[in-house]
Amino acid sequence: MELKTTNTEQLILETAERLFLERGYTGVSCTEIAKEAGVNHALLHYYFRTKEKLFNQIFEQKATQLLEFFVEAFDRDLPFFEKVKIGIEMHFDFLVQQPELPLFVLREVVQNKERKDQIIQKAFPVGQRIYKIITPAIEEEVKKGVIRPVKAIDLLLNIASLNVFAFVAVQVFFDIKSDGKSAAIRQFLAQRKKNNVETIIQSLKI
Amino acid sequence: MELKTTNTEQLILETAERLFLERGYTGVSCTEIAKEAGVNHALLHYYFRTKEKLFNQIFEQKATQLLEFFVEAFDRDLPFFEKVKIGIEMHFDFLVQQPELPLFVLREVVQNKERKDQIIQKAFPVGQRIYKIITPAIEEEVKKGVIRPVKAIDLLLNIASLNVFAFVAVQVFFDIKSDGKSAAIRQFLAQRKKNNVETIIQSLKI
DNA sequence: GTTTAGTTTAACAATCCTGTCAATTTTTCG
DNA sequence: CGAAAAATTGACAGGATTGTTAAACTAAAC
Repeated sequence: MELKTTNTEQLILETAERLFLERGYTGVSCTEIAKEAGVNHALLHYYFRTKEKLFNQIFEQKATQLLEFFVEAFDRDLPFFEKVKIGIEMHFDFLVQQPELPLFVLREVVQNKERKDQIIQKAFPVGQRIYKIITPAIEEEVKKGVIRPVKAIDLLLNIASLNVFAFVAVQVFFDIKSDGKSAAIRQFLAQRKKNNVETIIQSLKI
Repeated sequence: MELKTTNTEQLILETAERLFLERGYTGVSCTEIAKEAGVNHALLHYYFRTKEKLFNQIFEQKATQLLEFFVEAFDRDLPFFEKVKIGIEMHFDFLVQQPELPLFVLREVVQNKERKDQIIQKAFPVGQRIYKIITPAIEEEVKKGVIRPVKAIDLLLNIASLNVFAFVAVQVFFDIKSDGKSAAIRQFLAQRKKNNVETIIQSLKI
């Protein structure tokens, strides 16, 4: 049992992932994936049967990552403001690793009803978990008079809005492909990260 | 010179707009647009020459709308907090009329380098105009000690983030096509609008 | 009523798309 | 080694795609 350094199936998967994240399902053809990966395009069907199945495998994984991580970020036993601060920062840092991810998922969800249903089904339990973490924490702080009353869903959407939009803006204003990790991008993101924490914390204070 | 109630060119344009907004450039074929509009697909090429030209006409208009309106919303001679409140609300209400617009523009900008350059070129003067409106207003309030010091770009991005993401969320969580103006959607949006104003105002206070 | 300009149509190219399959090469393993 | 299994290939089918064009239709203008 040798460990192949070049596993064809994996190679196709990685190439497809890169192209799909960049241009979406309808923006990429099977032929192009095969060409880019340097393999015969029949192989793509040999391993994944259809373009749809290949795409779904990638989409499923990415959508799950995106949702799961949002819970993970806030699932820590910390003082309230710390929990919020660390949560925002963790979520932000996660997106730094995968800047195209949010727009990729959103694009496909809006374009395709089945995928929308798929993600809503997944989002529901995730939403409940995070709700159960955040709601009592908010209530407690409100009772203590430390923060103004705020709905959990509003707070979470605010955080998601600010963090996600930072990466959408990066993709619009910078050439993320060539610039990659340029100083300008890093500086912009650092500023947004700091701003997002401050904005959310400030907005909670009475 | 009679005013035709059914102008074919206009009909194609409107149909194309609806489909492109929904599924993007690569998600719609010329044949489909023609079929949906109930005209021969050659007409589409007769009037617009190519799919690209037809699309660009729509994209250009939509992208301009999206940017211009953001300035308009804040270009009012009002007390600072009023200016911010009214600006957020106007921008939000504009998006209510065209909920698919932000994701449409973002999708195409990310997928296509030329369109990205196109929008950046357009965004630059718009950005400058709005910058000149907001920056002195902020400085004045900071000097008065009414708000904490904040960068104009941060404030504007915060507003855009919260407002735009509300409509992205709507598209993910609701079936905007069939539900249209359902009570659930209206309620969700009303809550987000209120939240966005509050969040921004609160985050500015010292 | 014939010309003229603007519309509309059907048919056609050329290309690209997804997916299949039988034949061939490579790998695995008894 | 040699048979069985797995991986890879090229050719091809059946459609769909964008785009062109010549001919037919329509309605206004002279």
